[in-house]
Amino acid sequence: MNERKLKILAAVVEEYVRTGEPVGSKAIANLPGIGVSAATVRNDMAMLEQLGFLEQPHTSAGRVPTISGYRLYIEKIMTPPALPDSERERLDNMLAEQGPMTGELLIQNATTALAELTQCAAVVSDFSPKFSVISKVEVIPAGKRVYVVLLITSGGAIKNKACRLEFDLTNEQLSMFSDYLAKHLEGVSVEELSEERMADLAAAMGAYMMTMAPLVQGILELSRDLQQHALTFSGEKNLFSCEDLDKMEVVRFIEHKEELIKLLDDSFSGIRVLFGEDGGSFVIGNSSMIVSKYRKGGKSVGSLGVIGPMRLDYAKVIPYLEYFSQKITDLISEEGEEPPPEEQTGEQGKG
Amino acid sequence: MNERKLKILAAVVEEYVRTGEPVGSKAIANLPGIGVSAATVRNDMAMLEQLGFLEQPHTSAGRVPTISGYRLYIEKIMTPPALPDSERERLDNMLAEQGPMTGELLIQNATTALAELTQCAAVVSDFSPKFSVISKVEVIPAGKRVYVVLLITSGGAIKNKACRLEFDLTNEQLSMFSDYLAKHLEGVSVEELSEERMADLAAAMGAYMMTMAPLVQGILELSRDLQQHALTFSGEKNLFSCEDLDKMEVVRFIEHKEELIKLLDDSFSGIRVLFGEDGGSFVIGNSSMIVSKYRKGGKSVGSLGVIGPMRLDYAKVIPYLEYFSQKITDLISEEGEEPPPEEQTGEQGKG
DNA sequence: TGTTAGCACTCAAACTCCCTGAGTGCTAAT
DNA sequence: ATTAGCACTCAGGGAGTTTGAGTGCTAACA
Repeated sequence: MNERKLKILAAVVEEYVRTGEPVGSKAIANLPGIGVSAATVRNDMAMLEQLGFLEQPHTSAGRVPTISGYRLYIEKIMTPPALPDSERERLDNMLAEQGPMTGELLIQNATTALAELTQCAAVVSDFSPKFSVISKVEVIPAGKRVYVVLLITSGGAIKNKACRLEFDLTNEQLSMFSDYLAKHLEGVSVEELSEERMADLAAAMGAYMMTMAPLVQGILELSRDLQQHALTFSGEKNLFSCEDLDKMEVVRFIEHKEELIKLLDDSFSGIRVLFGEDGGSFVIGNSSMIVSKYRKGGKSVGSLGVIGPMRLDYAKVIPYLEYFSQKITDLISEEGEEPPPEEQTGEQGKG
Repeated sequence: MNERKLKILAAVVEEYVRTGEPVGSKAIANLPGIGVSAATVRNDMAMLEQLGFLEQPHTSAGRVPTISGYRLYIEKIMTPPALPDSERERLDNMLAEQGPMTGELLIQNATTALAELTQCAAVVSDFSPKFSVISKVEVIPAGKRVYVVLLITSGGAIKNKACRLEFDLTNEQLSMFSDYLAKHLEGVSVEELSEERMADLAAAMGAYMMTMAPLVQGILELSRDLQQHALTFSGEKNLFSCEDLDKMEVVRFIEHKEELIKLLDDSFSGIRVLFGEDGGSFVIGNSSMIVSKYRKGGKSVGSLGVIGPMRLDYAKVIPYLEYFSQKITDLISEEGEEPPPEEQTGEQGKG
């Protein structure tokens, strides 16, 4: 496996990514920086094929990289260029668009920007809420026998839910219960808000608690919500405009995004590249996904991914991904110092 | 335009919907209930073509209905069968799935059920929130200089937003401001919560108000949210599995759903059928959309639509749509009597 | 020993040509 | 007014042919 063979493999990958057509020996030989004849290239390509890095769609066609070929290229050969300062600035602007760089909006913007820049689909999985603590619990009367429970976390997430009780509460009951909840839940980490814990809490209050059951249930549901990994998606359309991907597979994939969670949740550091055929659960033929992590307080609390054709300009995409994950890490940590600021909106209704 | 010609037009539409192939004179003549020869059918079809109700893809092919042909068929010829009781029961179950039939969930279920039953995409536009009144405004401290404003409407919608102030409020200030808001906003209809009204409110409080500006701004944003028509979509995938529709057009459409709002918002009664080529803003070739309204207190407060290929079994779909819009009308009015009950969840966060 | 020119070979894709059959419009008979 | 008959049209499909990019192999060369 000499220098030249690697160079030829790289050339095949890059040409194939560029044109989408199988690459022939002549095309490679003509490339600057190769400097050997087509015949020599042919010999090397035959060897690269034997090693499993290239393949031919049919006998009289050029070569195409295999998954191993892409892997070798990505891990050992390619050297992604550093982002120029002008580009960094541009990216920062994309993140900051329409508001301060915080929370939901930050993630939303990052996803959109990634999709836009790479012309692929982008996905961000945010599981930071489950690492935050309850900073406020409140019960608010909202009509006859209807009460809204409100949960605010140190991360700035706000969730609410309306619950219906059997009776109306007196002001005294309400404030007593509210205080009780505050005392026992504020400061508790979202992760610890389990079914058992809430059951204990209820038990401690005794029979009186029975009437409050729907509220306790509501809080439990809210915390379950918080513990779920929020997925933000953008640029699905790019998958459809992509010739290499089967439209039906893309539809299937989009309808089952949740399955991505286990892939995104996987812990690793740096950048990881997965191929559609690989992972079992992520199955769009000829596709690949590049994943990176962002952190808060040293802990990995979310992932960003770019999903596109396997025939992707990795050297261009990876720096973007790295920059964004670093940037998000910086932004959310910086805020972490201050108390939870931030805007947000909850929705809901019964007509 | 005699009886027989109408019968033949109906036969062409139905056969075409069934098979997707242009329909020839012989096929029609063989159909039960026609009872004339192929030659006669040919003469009639030639006339129907002259009138613009049928067309030929090419000289030696059968006939296909034009948009006018579909229109005539839908409006004058077809008689949709009434839903049998067993079917009504089945639909009711689909609506009731996983919970009481109220609010968001009701609409969510209706959309899913419609998409499922018709194998098309379904969309529901809900603009009822803007016709409800504010039943509760609350300001809740949520961290250093951070306050959450919470808005609850008579319709059961709950919205919240975190705002950052320049200073922390004393308890006294907080309750004073809270009371002031409650006094002036509770009972006000969402529709009336305009920029000017809020400005007046602020002005009345005087200079002291300056510090509260972000909170007032927050309330304004929440009310704007409420005034927007919520769109619920389901069954996009069915559009992709549909041979007649261009995948790229479908993608474009899905990415610009909001444009549907103006079509859905249009006021009319009963059922309306639009064709993709028609409306200008709704442009998937060979597609059609069937729209119906639901009401509350006699006022139209939302629309349901089914979007599919033009080659659609209208006689089957329309009864479903009618039933669902009636059912939703019944359910939300019935609850309307009672005070706003109901569950719901708001989301939000900054990482 | 590694590189190169030359040559015979392969094979997908594109093109042509032809046939088939469903469907038509027109005309003349009923 | 309806029908049978007939000549005509034309998309779609299959078979055969051509084209050209690309290959592997071999023999000559440095």
